[in-house]
Amino acid sequence: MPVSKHPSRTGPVTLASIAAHAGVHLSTVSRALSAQPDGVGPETVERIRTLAHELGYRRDAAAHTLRTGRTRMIGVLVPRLTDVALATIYEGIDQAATRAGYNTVVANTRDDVELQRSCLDLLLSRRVDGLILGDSRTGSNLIPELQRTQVPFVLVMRRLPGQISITTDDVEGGRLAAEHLLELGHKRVGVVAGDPSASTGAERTRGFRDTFAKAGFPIPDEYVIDSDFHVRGGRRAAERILRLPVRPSAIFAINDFTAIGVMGAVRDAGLQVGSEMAVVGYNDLDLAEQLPVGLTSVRSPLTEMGELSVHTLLDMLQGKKVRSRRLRPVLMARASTLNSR
Amino acid sequence: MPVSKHPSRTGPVTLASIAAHAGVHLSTVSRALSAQPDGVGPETVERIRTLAHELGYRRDAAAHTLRTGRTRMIGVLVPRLTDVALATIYEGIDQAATRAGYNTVVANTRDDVELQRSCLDLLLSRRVDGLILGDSRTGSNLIPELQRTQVPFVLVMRRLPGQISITTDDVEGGRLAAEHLLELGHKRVGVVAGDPSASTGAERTRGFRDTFAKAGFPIPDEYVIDSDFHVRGGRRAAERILRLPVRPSAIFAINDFTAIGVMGAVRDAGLQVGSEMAVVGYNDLDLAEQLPVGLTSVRSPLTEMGELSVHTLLDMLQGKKVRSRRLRPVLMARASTLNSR
DNA sequence: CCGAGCAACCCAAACGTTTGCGCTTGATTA
DNA sequence: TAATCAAGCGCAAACGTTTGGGTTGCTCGG
Repeated sequence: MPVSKHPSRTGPVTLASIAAHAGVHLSTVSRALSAQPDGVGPETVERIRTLAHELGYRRDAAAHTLRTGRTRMIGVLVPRLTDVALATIYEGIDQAATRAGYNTVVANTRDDVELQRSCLDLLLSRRVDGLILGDSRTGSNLIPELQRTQVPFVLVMRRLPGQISITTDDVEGGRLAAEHLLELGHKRVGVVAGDPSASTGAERTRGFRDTFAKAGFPIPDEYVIDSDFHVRGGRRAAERILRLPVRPSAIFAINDFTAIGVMGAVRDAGLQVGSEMAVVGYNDLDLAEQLPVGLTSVRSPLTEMGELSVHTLLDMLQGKKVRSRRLRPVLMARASTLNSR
Repeated sequence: MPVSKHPSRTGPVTLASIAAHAGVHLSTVSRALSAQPDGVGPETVERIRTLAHELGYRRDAAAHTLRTGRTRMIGVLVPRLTDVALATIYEGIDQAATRAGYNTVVANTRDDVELQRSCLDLLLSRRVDGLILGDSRTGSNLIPELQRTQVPFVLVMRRLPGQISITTDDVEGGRLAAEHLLELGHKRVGVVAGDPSASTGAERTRGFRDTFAKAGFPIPDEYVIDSDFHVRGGRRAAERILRLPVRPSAIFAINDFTAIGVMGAVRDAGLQVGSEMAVVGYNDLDLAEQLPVGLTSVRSPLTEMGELSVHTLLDMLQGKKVRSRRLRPVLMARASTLNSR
């Protein structure tokens, strides 16, 4: 058990105070405590290390950073952590980072440009070694600004042309959802399209619409409703779709949360999810399978994306050449589309 | 290893480089850029500030912390951010902290003691000004260690005797759920009890069982299954309950995610959620209301808890006297218990 | 006209680390 | 036996900031 000897008497325990206790120079302590203790006798190293442990020494991160210029921290920007998809990605990021001896600091930007800027400023002034951006949007001028700082970064979840990114193939995902519904005989469908400034929303929707169009059933614009990525946004969009003069027989939602909102709207319209209105989600969160009506969803490897983004970033930090990755999505068919049609 | 070789022409912009540009002393720049620029002429302040902005100056957090000993950072420990309840609390924390000029850094500890310790170590070596702990458990020896560091902290979501905490009244919440089911005529019920080392799990379960016992229908131990707080854990626990010789007519789940797992198990057992098996959740997440069968749930004010924990911590930092808070939960009755019984 | 008072600014010492360099030892080698 | 050498350690200079205490000038009341 590590127990500090004089908790209140002695101030914070630093290299200097350890050195005093051990009767050696402060710099010797520093070396002894470093990963490769070169130029210090083995028994001295051992003595100093146990002493440091007993005194409850913790290296001061601020001083370390100030001296070395490196923080072993990577900054992460996400729209919202209450979105389980992003939280899962972040979990993958944090895991991989921890394993590599890095720590992460995350910030919610809520798809708000002002917040993005201030969060970015914060992370940069905290001198993160690199950044992982989960909230990139088309038409933002933050990326060029960021490039000027020379701090390496990778995008995750959402793409931007010309930037290194780790995503799933969202066009393909949209296509999978569309083909599934076409096979089941759906001809008129609605889309809860998410935010068109996010590549996820834009590409999933595009893949979906293109496939229906190619099959001879182009989807009219009024059947495609933009939304955010949350339950309530999904609900609102679905309500609009359900009020259309000719009701569709299926709705494709941009992610599982909006799909749940869609389910609620369908239910309150007096329709049975699955048999009377097919619903398809995206991401295949854990809960999709367990819903009272199992949700058909396009599975994307979220944790893996997170981990991969970290590995890519670390490679960049080492000056290696890196490339973007687009992982393959898979459709998981369940009761929300398969029930007795 | 190559050392301190700066790739860009212009080095990092510091107080010194601004001072050189402005033709004043570095300390004058520091004062001009501080919140209350005392002892610097108004026009000098203006000149320096615009210059700093033009050069893209960002105060170095490490140096600032090293000098002042304060970081304006608060550390947050949660079990998992993929648990929407915790993510929502964290969102409240981050909001309130940002408004107060503080930043947060969060870490997932997964209810793992080793991880808790290492995350705590990390946050302390980053010199956070204070801590908010969302993952406290009975029987852990981390709290006494933490107290020795003199870093102030508050618990959120889960309580521990003798510690400042911001929670909802979980015993009361359990009671609300029980009374609701009793009123509907349920006599034999199952409980997915969560983790008994977390006060949430223990107290919600206790409030629920006590109420049933008082009503004359004590719940046998084999109808109470411990679990984690996630979808799969809920599903597994429910499967065990459904295999009991005498099947209950209702299941109380420790939170909404486990409740969804319960719903999946009930569905796959060939039963209708609501009419054939009542299900009650806890937290009333956004999605509870929108599920194909609306989930009856005990609402707890998550965002508010997060904000309150920050306010409490900031009061502690100012040396004020603070007290624990237990917010009141409210039952939201929906189809998962109300459907035609 | 002279010192007091004051505004505006400069100086330098910290904060806790890391790290190149130089100084002792004692042992090895020519 | 003396020159060489490496191991083991001490010394001191940074890193960028804040801040208590000078040091200038200047104004102004007596």
